[in-house]
Amino acid sequence: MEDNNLRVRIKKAAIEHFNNYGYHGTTIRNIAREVGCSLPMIYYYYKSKKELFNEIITNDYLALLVRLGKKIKKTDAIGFYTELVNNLNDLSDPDRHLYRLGIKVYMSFDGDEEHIEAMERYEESVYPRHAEILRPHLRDPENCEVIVRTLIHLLDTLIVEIVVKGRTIAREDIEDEISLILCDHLKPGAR
Amino acid sequence: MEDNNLRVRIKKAAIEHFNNYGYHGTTIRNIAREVGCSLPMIYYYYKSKKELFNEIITNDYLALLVRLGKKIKKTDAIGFYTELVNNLNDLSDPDRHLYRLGIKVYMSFDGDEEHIEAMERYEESVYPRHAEILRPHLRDPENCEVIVRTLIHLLDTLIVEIVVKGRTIAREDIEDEISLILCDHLKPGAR
DNA sequence: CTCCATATCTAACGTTCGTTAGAATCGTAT
DNA sequence: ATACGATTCTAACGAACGTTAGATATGGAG
Repeated sequence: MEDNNLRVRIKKAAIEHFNNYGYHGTTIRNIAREVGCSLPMIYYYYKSKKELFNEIITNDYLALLVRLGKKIKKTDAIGFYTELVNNLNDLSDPDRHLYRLGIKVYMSFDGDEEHIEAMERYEESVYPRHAEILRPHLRDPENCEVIVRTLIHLLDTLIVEIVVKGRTIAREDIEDEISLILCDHLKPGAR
Repeated sequence: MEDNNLRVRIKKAAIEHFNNYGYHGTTIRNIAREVGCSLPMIYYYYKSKKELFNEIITNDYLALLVRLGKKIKKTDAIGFYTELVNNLNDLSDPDRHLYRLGIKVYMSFDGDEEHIEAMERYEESVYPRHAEILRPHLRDPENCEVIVRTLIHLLDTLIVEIVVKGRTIAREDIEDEISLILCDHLKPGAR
């Protein structure tokens, strides 16, 4: 991607530190020590600590979400959501830590108001997107809303379990839980 | 509880600041300013910043969890879990912020290794407890495990939604989501 | 070889942090 | 009234922080 090696290495180390110690617990000196460069090099590539953090959240994190969304091949509903969650089991450590940092900011556990606003705009797009995916497969459109809502809530916890707590959840277990919610409400054709 | 007024007020302010800005983002000076006392008063009542944080997490947070657990009157399974979540809607702000801080530490977003260990010991007790509550009500003990697991996962997100993000979820919506998981698997007698 | 932009460094600035020393105040028992 | 423990204060310490000034190294273009 970037030919500029040091700039990338600084960001990688910064993600690691922001994720582990939070914004205020992370120091430019520690990042520099980890990268093996001197302290002002970080200011050579990034205007400030805050800008470094901003770029990670508003560029890299959102790019990661898009990248992960593209990887899923759409089949039936249960298979789709199982794969969506199961793919997270195989996330590389850097990607997982970036994801974790994003969730931390999304939950307003770190970062500023500006980040939270960007996150909330993203979150508002979640329910309509899943409702659109699911509605064609549902037998009874009446209780569509509660099914979509419950599914999103279940997905959220599974994602937190894998990405935040670093657990691995077996593919069958993921499928079992998603099936428990969806199974009885899907059209006969769609599984 | 405590007749010692200032000590309590310091802790209240500390919970607020630790919750809002994280451990490293919180300064003893800001706590003192909020309480309206001088800076060394905090060291008069607490050995250090770390001890203040420790006491909040290992005493107050766990005490809050116990206190919330006791408030629920046990009826049928769905009613029980609906009330467990719905009660959080009415949490006072100080309690909610303490709860939020606890979740933050539980997710290793703040605090040290020692806290995480205490949290994990607590978490190990969660599944068996709910399995014991639910098993008598379940029609088919075969899929007991996946039902309990899925329910816990759903509860987790609902709790995060209310406590961490500060939303309010209508009682009927909570009941709908819990019913979606449990309804078809309960014994005919139990609702 | 010289020039110049890029990349990197050492050293320091001013600020804020957690923490403490030591003095002042207050209430109460003698 | 006075002596004393509990409570509160002002002032400061050393360390670490984010950030910057200014010097040095590097490497290709003329």
